[in-house]
Amino acid sequence: MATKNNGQIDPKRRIFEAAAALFVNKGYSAIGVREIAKEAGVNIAMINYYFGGKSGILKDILEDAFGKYYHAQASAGDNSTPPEERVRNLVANVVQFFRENTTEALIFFNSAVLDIPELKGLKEKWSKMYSDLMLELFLQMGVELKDPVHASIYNGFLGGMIKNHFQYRYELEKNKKTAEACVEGDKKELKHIEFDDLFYQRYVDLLVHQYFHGVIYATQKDKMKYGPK
Amino acid sequence: MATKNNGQIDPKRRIFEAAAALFVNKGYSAIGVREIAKEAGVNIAMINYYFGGKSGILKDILEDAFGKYYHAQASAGDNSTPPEERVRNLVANVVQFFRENTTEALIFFNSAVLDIPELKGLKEKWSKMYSDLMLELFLQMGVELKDPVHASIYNGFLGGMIKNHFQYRYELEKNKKTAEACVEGDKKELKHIEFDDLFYQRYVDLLVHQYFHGVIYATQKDKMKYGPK
DNA sequence: TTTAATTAATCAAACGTTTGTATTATATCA
DNA sequence: TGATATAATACAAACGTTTGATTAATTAAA
Repeated sequence: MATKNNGQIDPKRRIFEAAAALFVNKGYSAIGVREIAKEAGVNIAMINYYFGGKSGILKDILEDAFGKYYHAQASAGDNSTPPEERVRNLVANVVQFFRENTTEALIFFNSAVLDIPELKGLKEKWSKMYSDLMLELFLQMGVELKDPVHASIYNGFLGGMIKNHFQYRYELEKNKKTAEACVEGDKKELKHIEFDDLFYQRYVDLLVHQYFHGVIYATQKDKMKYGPK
Repeated sequence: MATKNNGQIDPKRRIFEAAAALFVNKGYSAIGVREIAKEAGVNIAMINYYFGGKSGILKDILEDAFGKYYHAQASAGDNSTPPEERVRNLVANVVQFFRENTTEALIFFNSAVLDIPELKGLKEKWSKMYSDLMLELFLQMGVELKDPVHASIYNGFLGGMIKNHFQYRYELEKNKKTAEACVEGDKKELKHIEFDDLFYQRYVDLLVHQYFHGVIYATQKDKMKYGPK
């Protein structure tokens, strides 16, 4: 499925993408099914037909996003990979994931902090999978993630930082788009940033240093001052 | 105002606090005025009477939160303060701000990523104030925040990390509360974390090292590899 | 000091609109 | 002809807001 039909991609895909674009901008609860249907160019009834309801779209978006996000982190290496190389793979993979799935990723991170009853079960499963992965990874760096202070800082640390950038970038490009829709005279203030491969090469480099070096340095200092374990 | 009256705090304050508690849990758009009024123990009409509408409550919450957040950062020192000391003050102040205003702070950070038309003007003002402050602060550390790569990483970096922890803590304590409401036999799995002064002393220490040391190290490495400016 | 006028606070009820979903009917294609 | 896909419409529930009446508190005039 999801292929062309009558010169258009299939309706299910159109609903998915229209909903994602709206959710990421205003949030799940602020968007109505009529708005989604209009944007996707389908009848309202199609949403319940394909997704079983409004929340079905969100579920699909989030399951897709988490699957990719988890894979990006799990495939960064294993215990036989040197820690610094593993961290570099990790950062590079997560950045890649965000570049390829910006909308879904932002929805995922922004929905994670909300209490949405229909998602309770899924969220618990994701949380478990994620913390198992992190525990194992940090152990290799010599960081005891079961220490509440370390856990409080490093749980979601990397993803949070990268998410921050892509949210910032999303906002930037949204404003640029609305500004371009105005009269041309107002364009002069718009500094154009090229978010290309070169940009992300430097970005990943900087982040790896900030992350890996910072973790090693900070946790060692902590051990020296407050004693081991 | 906001004092005791008939043994209860005044209705405006009750609405404010009830709304904040609901907003932080499910998000602004998912909460209705009836739910707020019920939780606050007032009549629905009181919301429009005191706040001019549902969005008026959110505005008040956010303006209050930003004011305190900005002050926490602006009062960390000036150009005559040694950088490392200034960073320590900054981290300590922001952590203090979050400890004293957890609910408002989380609402502020979570609402910042949403397009809420009524808030457009306010958000632009806040963004300007914040970036002026950061530009000046990073300059003292030798970091050129106008470089898009540096800006992409360090804009909202510190606040994002700390927000992450308090969101994590909020989630933890929410789940604990609901678990305690269950039968006693299920309590055994609940590891109790004391988020006291000692905890945050270590937390601030670790964050300062992660932050300050990481920034200096990463930006220097970046300059060496990709050249200055 | 009592009475009258004014303001502030609260309430139940209803406003018109929009919400997500369900039903039913009609095309489209095998 | 039977299954799949699309559409128009209906529906109860919930939405944010407004209304007009009522009470309590305050101020002004007598």
